[in-house]
Amino acid sequence: MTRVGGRGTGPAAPRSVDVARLAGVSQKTVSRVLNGERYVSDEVRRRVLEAAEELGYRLNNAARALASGRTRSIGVVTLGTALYGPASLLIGIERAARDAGYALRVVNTLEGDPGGVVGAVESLLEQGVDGIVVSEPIDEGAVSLSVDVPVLVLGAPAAFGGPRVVAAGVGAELLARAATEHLLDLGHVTVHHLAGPQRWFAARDRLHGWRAALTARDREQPPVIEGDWSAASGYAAGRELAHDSSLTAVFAANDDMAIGLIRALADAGLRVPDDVSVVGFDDIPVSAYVTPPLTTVRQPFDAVAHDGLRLLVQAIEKPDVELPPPNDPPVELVLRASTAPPSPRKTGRSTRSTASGPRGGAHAPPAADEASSTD
Amino acid sequence: MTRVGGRGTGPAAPRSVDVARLAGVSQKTVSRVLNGERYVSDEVRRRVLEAAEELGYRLNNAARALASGRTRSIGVVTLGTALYGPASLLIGIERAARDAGYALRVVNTLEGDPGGVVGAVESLLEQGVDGIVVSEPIDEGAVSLSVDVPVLVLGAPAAFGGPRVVAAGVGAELLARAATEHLLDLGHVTVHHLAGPQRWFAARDRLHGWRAALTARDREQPPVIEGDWSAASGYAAGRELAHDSSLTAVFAANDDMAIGLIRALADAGLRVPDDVSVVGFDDIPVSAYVTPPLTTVRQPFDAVAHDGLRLLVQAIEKPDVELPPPNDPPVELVLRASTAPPSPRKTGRSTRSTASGPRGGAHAPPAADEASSTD
DNA sequence: TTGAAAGCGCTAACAG
DNA sequence: CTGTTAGCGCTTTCAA
Repeated sequence: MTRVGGRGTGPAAPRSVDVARLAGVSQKTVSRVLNGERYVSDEVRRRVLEAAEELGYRLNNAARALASGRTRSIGVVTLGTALYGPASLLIGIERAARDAGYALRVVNTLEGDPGGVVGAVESLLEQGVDGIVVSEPIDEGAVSLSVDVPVLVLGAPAAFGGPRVVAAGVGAELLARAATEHLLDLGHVTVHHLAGPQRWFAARDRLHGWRAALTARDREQPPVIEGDWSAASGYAAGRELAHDSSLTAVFAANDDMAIGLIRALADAGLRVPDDVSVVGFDDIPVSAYVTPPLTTVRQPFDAVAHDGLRLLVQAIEKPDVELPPPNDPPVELVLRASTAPPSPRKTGRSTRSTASGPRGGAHAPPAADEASSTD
Repeated sequence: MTRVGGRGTGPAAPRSVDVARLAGVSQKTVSRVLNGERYVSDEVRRRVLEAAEELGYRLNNAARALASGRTRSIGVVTLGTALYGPASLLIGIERAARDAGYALRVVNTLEGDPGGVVGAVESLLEQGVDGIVVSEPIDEGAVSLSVDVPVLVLGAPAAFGGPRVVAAGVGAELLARAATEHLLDLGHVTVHHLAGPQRWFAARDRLHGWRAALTARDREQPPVIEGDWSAASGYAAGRELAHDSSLTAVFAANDDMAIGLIRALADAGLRVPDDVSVVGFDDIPVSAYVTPPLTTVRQPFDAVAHDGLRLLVQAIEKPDVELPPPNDPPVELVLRASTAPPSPRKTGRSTRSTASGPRGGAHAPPAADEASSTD
């Protein structure tokens, strides 16, 4: 039986003076010990800690914040969605914040809410935070964040203006480029793109990466189809694309859409990867187990969150020191069975090829994932 | 160009006295206006609001909390995982909390962390919260939460002891029962269960629901296989189950495992739903688009979060009023193509049945979801 | 309907 | 190494 707290419901919570009295020292000394300051004899430190333990003393954060002007907490503005990307980022941010000694305050912006980020930031400021993370925002027009605390924008470089705004990409553009290049390397003449909603910076980054890959090799850019991240929108896109006789390879901006897309292609009689190769984005947990297992790129959410928070914390604690440039996150392409070289007759859907791709086709054991790191 | 904040970096933030001075009233009156108290003339209210606006005044929450003893924020203890369930619940909680006028503090417990919940609660208490939500915890042995604030435990009825602990189920047991009954109704003699990790209360609820359904109809209970929620573990389970000649129907404790399971069955030459029917749990967004589209039960996360928070807020604000019993969330079974009556020869996997299930087999258009509400 | 005074529990300076 | 003295910016009495 583990117990939390020590005191019952009755008596008032002990304060630091109570601890001081019990330990036979001044209140200030208690404060010193609890804040890990130097210049406290081991003997005194021990006594204070003991007294605090005995009383079940718990620091009052409100008082501390009021007196010091610092709250030791960081606010996060994120989208209220269970999408794998944003959710994973939030987890990474929480972890990194806690490691750095900061608590987390979270506010979700509802998509479509006008002035969403601005309102959310405003509310965080009122709650009291030392810094703010804006995670993978969507475009709301030019927004300037003239706030007193540093702001880290994750996944939307240059989305916000402001004196203390620091942006960190998530490397999505590089990843998208790698995904596209993978398809080109397999021999596809060009690659279609099933994009995310273009109000999201995250979606634009991927579009740009795709475009960059094609441009670099002088390939034609097929018209882009825009989805809304959902498998349903991927399915709808797949129904359209199935009519396109030039279609041999698609880069989808996330795995959910890729899965919907593949299903639509299958329903239209096109086989993946025999007729069409598909690459997803995110490496969601099920992607290795759908049919066929999905080739995708993994986003390094933890690394991004960790690096980003390091910047933010430095901006909070050492405002004068120049911020180091964020390091580019690694590109990790996860090769599975949804991609293969184009079939011999490029428009050869009429004769369904019976030979599988080089990696064994759709039924390669999921365990056989290869991951190729490109930097 | 929207601007947040008004003041630059230089001058100190305006305080309520500044507003009072500008409006020509006392500080207390400013406080009254800002807290929406009565007994303020409209004229004065207007002047105060105007002055606040002009100065770009922002309430100082730390000072308010210190003086009032209330923080107007709620702490959430959740698992650091991007699993669909916990992530969706968190979103629901955030929304409900905000609607009720509370901010959110979030702490993740890392699975395997000893004393995870206790430590997390401790840290929230230190940060200052008026109430705590423990969301879908895992079993850590008997834990008593003797804290001064009310605690809402979501998805683990009776998991924690304590004076002000209120528990609210998420209805998982009923849902699991409905899922199992659906398979029995189709004519399956019994139903196997691919369970979640039994340290999770959420997993146990589903197990109990499955068991209850079988017991009620006097059916044999096949041995339970335990996964870890991941599609990978579902795949592993599927390899085992494929050898079981009595297998005709499986209820998986979440969709991810169901998807891995289906893939393993397919790899073993078993067809879903022709040879084996599979029901998942959660209705994750891709479940309608995998092959075959997954029959599953949807968890009413929003309703659960909303109802739970209503209880918590009441416990915070009116500690003396008796709490109303939580209402049972609705059961929503989403019928897709992964379930069908058992094939005529129950052990008839040798002759792969060529006829599809009654709803058109694997290729039913995803749009054709039927949802059946069972209460 | 409004105002004046007195803290909330801590940290920041400055002494010793 | 330790203690003293002031506040931090609000809300809470209580009085007008």
